[in-house]
Amino acid sequence: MTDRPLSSSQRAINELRAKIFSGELAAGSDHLESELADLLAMSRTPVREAVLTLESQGLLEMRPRKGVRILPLSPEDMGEIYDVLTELESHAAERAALVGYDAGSLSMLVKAIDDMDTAIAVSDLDAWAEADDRFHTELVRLGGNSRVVSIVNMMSDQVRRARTTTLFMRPLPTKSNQDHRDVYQAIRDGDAKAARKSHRLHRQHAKAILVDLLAKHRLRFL
Amino acid sequence: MTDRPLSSSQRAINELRAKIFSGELAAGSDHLESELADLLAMSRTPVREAVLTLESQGLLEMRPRKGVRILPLSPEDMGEIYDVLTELESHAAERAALVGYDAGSLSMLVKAIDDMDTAIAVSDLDAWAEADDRFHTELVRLGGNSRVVSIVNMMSDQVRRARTTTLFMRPLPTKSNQDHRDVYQAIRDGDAKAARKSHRLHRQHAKAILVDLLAKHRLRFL
DNA sequence: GTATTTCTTTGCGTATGCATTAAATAATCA
DNA sequence: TGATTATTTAATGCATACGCAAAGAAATAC
Repeated sequence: MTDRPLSSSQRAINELRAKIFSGELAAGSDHLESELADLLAMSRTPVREAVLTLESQGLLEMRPRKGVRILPLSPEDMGEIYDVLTELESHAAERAALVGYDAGSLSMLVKAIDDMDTAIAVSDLDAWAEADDRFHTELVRLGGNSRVVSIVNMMSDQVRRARTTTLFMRPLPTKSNQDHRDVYQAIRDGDAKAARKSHRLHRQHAKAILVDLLAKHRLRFL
Repeated sequence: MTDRPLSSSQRAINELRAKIFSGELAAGSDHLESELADLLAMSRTPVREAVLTLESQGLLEMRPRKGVRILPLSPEDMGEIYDVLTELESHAAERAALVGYDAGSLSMLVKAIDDMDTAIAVSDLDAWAEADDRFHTELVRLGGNSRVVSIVNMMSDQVRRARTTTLFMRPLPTKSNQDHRDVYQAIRDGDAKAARKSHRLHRQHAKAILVDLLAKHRLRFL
């Protein structure tokens, strides 16, 4: 009922994003504007607008006469992204701790942690990844800095496509949830220093694992 | 000679940015696409593309049928931006220290610091601001994370317009350059921990001064 | 056989026009 | 009079058209 028809440019953004994440538009591939327009059954205009937006979000690149290139991610890129996430999320954790949220306001965090436990128990990696996303998104939201929220969302997006690949290459992230609990408790206790530090370590650890994994499998691009 | 004619969209981006920074397009003001198109003597198409780009950079906002709104910055916005800058720049400082640059590679930092000294000596605030920009830009570049570079650039842009106002409201930033020297020395000495900490304090201090200033002058929007 | 020039193709940047739809205004009714 | 609905207005979203410039193909010269 509240369904606005949704503009073509918006649809183009959504659908292109989806196709990039699903791999239908593979990393490194080039596509002409007219090709994408045909694909989405619309004219070049809204496609161009969508492409411009997605370019500013780092998902693709416009190269005149070469086509729109879906940006591949090198291990170095992953490192960069994880470093940004580390800094901004741990800042958010610190801030969240300072706010002094009551238990109720932190229930989404608890829920996400519980869901991760459950997912790990039944070895459902997709469910785990989804809950993990939720935890990090909520953490950043609790931090209360809207710019941090949107930057982190952008960076997470970039990593998302790669995770589809890497998620199944590594053992169950059983240890990871202890980190999440630590962060949660520090926030609940209002211990900003600890929240910051815990989350920082958590992200640095995750980065190390990932970089290691990419090296081991000799993955140069995702 | 290497002057490519520069596309209209690119020109639109540059000129709109310039007009926003100069105040010709004032914060909080609304402008129709067609109005901007007339202003720049081009059609709506490239203007729309430019506006889309600038929107993604947080300088303005498209509100269908209300016009393009140049985003004003509240003190809370400034706080958010400074926090992001604090985190990412101090990360860059840490990384720069870890790289182990030789004195030659750090000469731009030294130059910027010297220029700030000179500017302060002759009370040239514009020159000081320009050199300060240079210092921070170079610092972040030395950090070696391209994403940090572009995010910091975006955030600095948002602050730039406000600085035109605030710069002249406060006393000469004589103390600030000692901070810069501390950061520089830590990087030169390869002391990552110190570099990070120094720069963090520097930015937090700057934020405090600014927020204070805005409160004192009861500036709700810039 | 290679290098250089000319020709052809084609993708993009921009302008333009039209349909849509949100806002503003007028009109109608309780 | 105040509220509600119809009407008008006009800015946007999108499609389309066109010219330019770049990449590639063909042709010519060497």
